Amino acid sequence: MKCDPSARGDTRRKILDLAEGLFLSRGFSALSYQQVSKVLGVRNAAIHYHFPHKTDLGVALIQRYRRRFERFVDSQAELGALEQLVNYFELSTVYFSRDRQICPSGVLSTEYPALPDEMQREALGFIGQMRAWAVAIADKGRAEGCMRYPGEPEAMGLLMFSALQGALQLARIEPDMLVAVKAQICRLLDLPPDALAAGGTTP
Amino acid sequence: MKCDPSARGDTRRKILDLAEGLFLSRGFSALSYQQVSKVLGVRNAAIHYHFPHKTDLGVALIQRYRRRFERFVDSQAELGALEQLVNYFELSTVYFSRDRQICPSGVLSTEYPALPDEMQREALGFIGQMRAWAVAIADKGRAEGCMRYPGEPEAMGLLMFSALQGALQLARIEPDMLVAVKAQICRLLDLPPDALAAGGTTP
DNA sequence: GACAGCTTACTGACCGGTAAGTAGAGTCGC
DNA sequence: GCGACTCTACTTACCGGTCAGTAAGCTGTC
Repeated sequence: MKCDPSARGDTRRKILDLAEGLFLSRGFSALSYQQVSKVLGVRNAAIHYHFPHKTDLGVALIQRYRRRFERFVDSQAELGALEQLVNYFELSTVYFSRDRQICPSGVLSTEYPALPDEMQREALGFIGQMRAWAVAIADKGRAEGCMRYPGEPEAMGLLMFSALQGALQLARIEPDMLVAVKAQICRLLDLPPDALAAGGTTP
Repeated sequence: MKCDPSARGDTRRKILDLAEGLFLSRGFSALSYQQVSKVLGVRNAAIHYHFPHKTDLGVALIQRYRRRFERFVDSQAELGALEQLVNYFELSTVYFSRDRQICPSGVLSTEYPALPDEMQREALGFIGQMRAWAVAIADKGRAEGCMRYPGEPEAMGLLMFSALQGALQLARIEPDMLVAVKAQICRLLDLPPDALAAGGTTP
């Protein structure tokens, strides 16, 4: 019927974009093919054409995050620890400003036991990536001498990761949570509270 | 049929107990009347007798948490800040040990946009209680001189709240997350890492 | 006989998923 | 240049299962 060449291969991306929004605001179990197809103006079966099973859609979603995140981390490699921290913080601000979405790792870990096996595997890999990055920032920060904190970089990275994930979720209900937690992390890293004034590149 | 007098009024509680477990491990949207009724050995309609709408079940669940939590906080009033922190930590350990459940505030904030209005209202109140308690611990800890940290007690309390919520979720995937984050919070509060050796009373 | 506490039996909506058909663009031999 | 064929990207029309929810009937207790 409509095989508009300008839109060729576009539907798949549109499905992913739309599903991503629903995923981050309502979760995977609460996401249905109908919600996507209705907004997109196609039939339910059209989604099934691109993603035969709901699991396929979920896996594609996480894999896209992983690729995107990998590129993002690569693009940050040359930056200093402080700038990387700024961009880390900026990441969660972007999510929050988009209709109070939360970070994918938050949705994935919360729904983890209800997810199909293949999605669990991908989630494991994705969260491993995020964890590694957070730890790397704490590590680099200490090496560069711009961050001062007790304990190992490992522990400090995990704390920042956990705190940001939790704060982003709780900010839906307590809007001051995100800024408060970010500011406190800065204090605990012995940074000046206004060290985060500059913006950064986010995926 | 079976109106066993010893079980009178027991079904309602059993429903709540079972629903609570499913709620904490799989979330509210992924929780169905069938799952509860099947395990409980009753018909679907029996659940509807006690909780006409799913929203009623959800609200009852949160209200029970609130009552329970209030009693818990009251019972802690006389304790020192350090003991209260121990019990706070113990709370999340108990959740984790019960089949990797997460804390109610984590489920509620993650699913928040998909929840019915009445549940959102209750969630707001519940998370307000938890927030207040976390801040109170940080406050008391500084007043007693047993905790040393930069910034206001408000900010430190919110950080602990966020970090524990996030860590509990992430521990499903990265099992070392919970202990690592707890230990790091202790270091950041300038406590000895083994300050948490003692157990405490948890609800 | 009134009531609590269920049951059986049902409803309509929605869920993910499938099979068969089709429009249109591209490709092929001739 | 043209018909035949193939492929992509859908559509229509279903499927059985599950969802929350309801109405009416039954049973044991007071």
